Amino acid sequence: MIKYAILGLLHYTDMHGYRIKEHIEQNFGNMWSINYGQIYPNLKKLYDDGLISMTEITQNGEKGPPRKLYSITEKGKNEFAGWLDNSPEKPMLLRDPFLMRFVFYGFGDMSRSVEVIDDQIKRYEKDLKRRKKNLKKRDNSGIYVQLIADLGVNLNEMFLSWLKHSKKEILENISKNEQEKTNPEIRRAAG
Amino acid sequence: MIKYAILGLLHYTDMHGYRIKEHIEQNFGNMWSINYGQIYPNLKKLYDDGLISMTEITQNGEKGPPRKLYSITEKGKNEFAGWLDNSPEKPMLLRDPFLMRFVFYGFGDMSRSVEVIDDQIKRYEKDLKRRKKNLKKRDNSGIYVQLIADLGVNLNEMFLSWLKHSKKEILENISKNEQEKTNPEIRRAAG
DNA sequence: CTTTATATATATACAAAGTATATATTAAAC
DNA sequence: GTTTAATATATACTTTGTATATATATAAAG
Repeated sequence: MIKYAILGLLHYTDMHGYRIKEHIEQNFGNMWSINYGQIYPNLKKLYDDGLISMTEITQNGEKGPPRKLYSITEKGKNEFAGWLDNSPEKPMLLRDPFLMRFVFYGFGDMSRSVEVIDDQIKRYEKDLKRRKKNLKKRDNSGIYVQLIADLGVNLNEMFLSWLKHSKKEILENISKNEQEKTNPEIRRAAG
Repeated sequence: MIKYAILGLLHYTDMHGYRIKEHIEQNFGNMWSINYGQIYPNLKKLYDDGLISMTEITQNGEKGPPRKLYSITEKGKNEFAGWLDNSPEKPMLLRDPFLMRFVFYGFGDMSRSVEVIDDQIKRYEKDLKRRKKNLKKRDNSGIYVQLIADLGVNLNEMFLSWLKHSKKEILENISKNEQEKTNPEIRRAAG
């Protein structure tokens, strides 16, 4: 998959590994996590397979050590076009270490779960602001890139309102339990 | 992560690998992909580390070969509790081979992208029906499991309306382009 | 009553994704 | 001139995910 992300980005302009990582973070940051440990081995493999070509640039006027500038080859463009045209099989996955825990919070301390939910609300409120600001910057991007940015905002908004709703429900549940503890006859009546 | 998913499930009841896979698919199906190739090596490691114990059951009255029934140990419960209590660091990732392509559809045939979007709409309309049906079944589950099921429905609904909106935008874009081809003066005037 | 299909169950080899860390160059700050 | 920060590449390692091989017991087909 990362292979195709790299080939896709090289359609826009020639790039070196360091720059590719920045672009992937910008464009697919909320879809795929990315690391140099994935970039460089992939670039090497793509080069060995003849899907990209490389020029070493020793003096670039800018900061830092020499760069390896990669371009997509005709073979690379064909391979990418083939991938783009076929139908994606696998469904989406919402991978989140917070949600993985959430399922099991019933086994732990409920008030601790409210703390973690508050942290998440703070995080995604901050993220949402950033995303909305970026939306305006993308006016000159293509329609697909803009729509993906919209999706990011929609996802963020949906998740935030779900977090807030969940917090409310959990707090109600906690206070209901407390009440039952102090007035046991209520529980007996309800059960 | 799968390690903790397994430990978490074993809190409910003792299980063998085959059954664990079913439960993970049910409970985290839209969060994590799961395979026997992940289950069995993880069970082996958890057993070697003393976090779970095992009993071989040769005759169970039911279909199939002997089972290895696993239980969580005290050590396992402690390890799980520690994990559950700490704050999740990494943000959510929406991993989707369709969305990965979507970003680049500008490089391909736009009407092909509409076809793929239609396939996605069909898929997620079917999924949404199934999810809404399952919501009712979960009334006796704990509050956290119910809230996660709600999130699944919300995500599905949000994604579907985004898909439909995207399709509309793309079709408008296509017809605008067609018009410009047949009446070139419009483009000149607009540009 | 034997073959075949199906659901159950485990295991392992392999590929792709993700983490951690080492190394080196240059511009700017102190 | 020495430290700091940004730039840049590389590799070892772990976790996640795919593919496939193997085997048992029951139900169905012939």
